[in-house]
Amino acid sequence: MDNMLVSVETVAERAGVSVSTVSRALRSVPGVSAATRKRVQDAADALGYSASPAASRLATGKTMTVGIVVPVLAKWFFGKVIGEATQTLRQAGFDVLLYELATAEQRQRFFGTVHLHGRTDGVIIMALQPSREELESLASQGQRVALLGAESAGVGSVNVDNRGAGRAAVRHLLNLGHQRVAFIGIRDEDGSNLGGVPPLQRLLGYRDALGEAGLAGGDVLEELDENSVAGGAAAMSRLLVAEHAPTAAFVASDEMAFGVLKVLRQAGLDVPRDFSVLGFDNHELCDVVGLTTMDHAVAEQGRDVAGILLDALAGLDALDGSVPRTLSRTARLVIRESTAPPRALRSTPAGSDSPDSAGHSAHL
Amino acid sequence: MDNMLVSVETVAERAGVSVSTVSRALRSVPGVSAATRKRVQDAADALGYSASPAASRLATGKTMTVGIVVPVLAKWFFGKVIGEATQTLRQAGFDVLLYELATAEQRQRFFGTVHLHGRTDGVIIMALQPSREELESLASQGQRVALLGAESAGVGSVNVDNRGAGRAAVRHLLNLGHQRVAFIGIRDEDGSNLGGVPPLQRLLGYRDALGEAGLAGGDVLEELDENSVAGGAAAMSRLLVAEHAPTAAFVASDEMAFGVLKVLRQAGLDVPRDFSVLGFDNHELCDVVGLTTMDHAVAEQGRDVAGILLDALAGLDALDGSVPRTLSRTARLVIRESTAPPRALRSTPAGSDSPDSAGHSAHL
DNA sequence: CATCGCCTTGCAAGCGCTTGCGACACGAGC
DNA sequence: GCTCGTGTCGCAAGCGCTTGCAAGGCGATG
Repeated sequence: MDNMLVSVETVAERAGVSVSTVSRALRSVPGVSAATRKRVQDAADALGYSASPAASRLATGKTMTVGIVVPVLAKWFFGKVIGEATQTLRQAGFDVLLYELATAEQRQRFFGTVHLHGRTDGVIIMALQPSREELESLASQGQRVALLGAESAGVGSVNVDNRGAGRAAVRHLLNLGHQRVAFIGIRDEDGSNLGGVPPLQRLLGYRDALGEAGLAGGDVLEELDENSVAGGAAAMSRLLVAEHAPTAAFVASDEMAFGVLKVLRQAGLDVPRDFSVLGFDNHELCDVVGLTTMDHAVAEQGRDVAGILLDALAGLDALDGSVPRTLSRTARLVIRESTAPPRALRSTPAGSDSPDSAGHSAHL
Repeated sequence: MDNMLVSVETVAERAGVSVSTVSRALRSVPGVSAATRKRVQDAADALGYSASPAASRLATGKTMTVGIVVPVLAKWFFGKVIGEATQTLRQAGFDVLLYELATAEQRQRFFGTVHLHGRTDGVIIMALQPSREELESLASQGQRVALLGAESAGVGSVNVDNRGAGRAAVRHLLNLGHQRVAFIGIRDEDGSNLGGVPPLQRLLGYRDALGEAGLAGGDVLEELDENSVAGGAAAMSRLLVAEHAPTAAFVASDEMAFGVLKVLRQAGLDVPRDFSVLGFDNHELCDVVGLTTMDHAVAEQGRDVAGILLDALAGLDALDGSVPRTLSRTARLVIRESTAPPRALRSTPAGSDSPDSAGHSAHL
C-alpha cells in the first residue's frame, strides 16, 4: 500500500534487525533463523516493501530480465509464441523486454552496439539467424542465448523439421495425384536474410519430394514473395500465367496461403476442385477458411524456447559446462478442405460434381 | 567491441579527466567544454563503453523503460498496436517491458503488488479499465499512465468513438433495408471485466441506431460471447434458432465475425444474399474473406498512445501541471462483400440472382 | 567447567553511476 | 592592480541493495 519511501532500512527498523538480515531473509538466503525470517517477512508485507530492482541489479549483476527479439510483432505466429514464452518466463520470476527488429537497419543497430549488457541476463532470438560475430557480441555482454527458428553450434534452440515438413506436405499433394505442384515461399525483405532459414528448408523439402517422385525435371514452379497476404497473392498471380500452370501449391506460410486463396477465387477457380492449396503454421483462421496446412505446435515452441533459456540461465550458477538443449519437433499435416485430387483424376467427368457441394470446398 | 569490463573509470583515464566529467560529457549535460566533450566521446567510442543502466537508474531514479500491459498478445489487434507503440517508444530512447495479463488472477497480482516501481517510469495499459485504486497504486509507484481503449479522469488516453461507430455500422445495415439486425458482442471472460468498455459502447451504439429507427420494441437480438472465432460462431448458432431470426448482424470484433461467417456457411446460408455481416477492427484478413467492417486505424492508435505517455513523461520535468492529452478518433465504414440488402427487398424475385455471382458475395 | 564449533546476526565495503558544491583559471570591470 | 563573475572541472557523498567477514551466543564435548 505504501509508496516508494520504504527501503530496506524501514523494514529493518520495524523488524528490529539489520538491513543485511532483511536482505537475506527476504531472498531466502540460508543463515537466517526461521523466527527472524518470519518477523522480517511480516514487516515487509505490512509496509508493502519491494526491493529496488536497480539497486539489487547493481549489487548482484543479475537483472532477472530476459529480452525477446522478433522481426515483427503484428503476425499471429509471433504474438502466439511470445505470449507463451513470456508466461513461462514470468512464472520463473523474469521480466521480459521486447525488441522488434523490423528493418535491417534496426537489426544492425541492435547487434552493433552494447545495449543488452546490464539490461538482460539472456535473450531469445526468434526467426532471425544471428551471425557468429553477433552471437559473440551477445556473449561478451554476458548474455545467454536461445534461438527459435534458427540454429547455431553451442546455442540452445528449438526448431521444427521444416525440410521434412515441406516434403510431407508436397507428398500429400503428390499422393492425391497432382503432377504439377508449385511452391510459394518467403523472400527476404530488403535484401537481408530476414526470411530466415525455415523458409529455405521448406523449399528444400519441396524439392526433395519432387525429386523422389521423379518430377524434378520439369520447369520450376517456385515463386517467392514477402510473407503476407499480399505477397502470397502476388506470387499466385505469377503462377497463373505460367506456361503450364500448376494444379496445386504448397505455400510456406498460412498468411501467404490466404492471399493465394483470394487470387484463385478472383480468378474464378474453385478450391479444391480446380486447385489445391496447402499452407504452413496452422494459423487460427485456417479453420475458418478451410485451409489444409502443416501444424507445428506454435504455443509449445514458445514454451520450449523459454524453458531452454531458463536452463541456460540456471546453468550459469551450476558450473557444469552442460551443452545447451536443442529441440526439434516434427510438423504434422492437418487436412481441411483446400486439398483434393486434381480435376483430371476425378471419377466423374468434369463438371458433374455440383459447383456448390457444400462441406467439400474451401471457403475463400 | 570490448566487454563488461569498461566502466566510467576506464573512460575517464583514457580521456584524462574525472569520472564526473565523463558522466556529464556523455549525457550532454551543460558544464563541459566542447573540446573535452569530444575527447571523452572518442575515448568512450574507442572502448565500446555503455553506461550500466542499473547504476544510472539507482543514481537518477529514472529507468528509461515503460511497461505495456495487454490482456492477450496473440491477437492481431494487440500485436499491431504494440508493434507501433514500441517503435515510437524506442525512438524516444525507452525500452519496453511486456506484461500479459491473461487471467483475472494475473491482473490481480499485477496491480496488487508493487512491481513496477523502479522498473518502469510509465505504463501503457491496453483494453483494460483500471479502477481508481489501481491507478492510485500505480501513481504511488511513481508511474505515469496512458490508456488505450479505456478512459479515466486525469489520465491520458486514446479512444475511438465506439458508440458512434456502432451506431454507424447498424445504420448501414438499416439503410440497406434490414429490419431484424442482431448484435453479437464481447462478453467478459471469467466474470471479470476483461471485456472492457469499448464492447459495451458498441452495444449502446447498436441500441441507439435501433431506437432512432423505431425498431427498439422488438425482441432483443443481442448475443454475447468470448472474443474469438469460436465465440462468434457460438453466438451466431444461438441466433439461428431464434423465433424470428435476424437477417443481418453487427459483430463487435472481426475475429468473432469470422466465426459468424463460418457458421452461416455451415448452415448453408449465403452471405450476403441470405444474411449480412458487419465486423469491427478492419483485421488484416477482412480483405481476404470480404468482410465489411469498421476501421479504427489501429496502427495510429498505437503511435498515439505511445506519444501521450511520452508527453506525460516529459511533463514530469516540465512542472507545468498540464493535463494529459486525450485523443478520440472516429471509426469509418469499410464496405466489402458481406453486406447487402435483405433477400426480401431484392428487385428480382428470390433465387433469380445466380448463386455464384462472383465478386458479390462474401467468401466464407 | 573450560573449549570448540556451529548457527545467527551485524558491520562495512562495495556495485557504477550522478550531482551538489567547492576549487580553480581566466578575462573583465573598477 | 585587485575584486568579481563566468565557465570548467574534480571531490566526495550518496542511490538501495548484497555479501565477505568477523563477532557473539549457544549447546555439545572432553
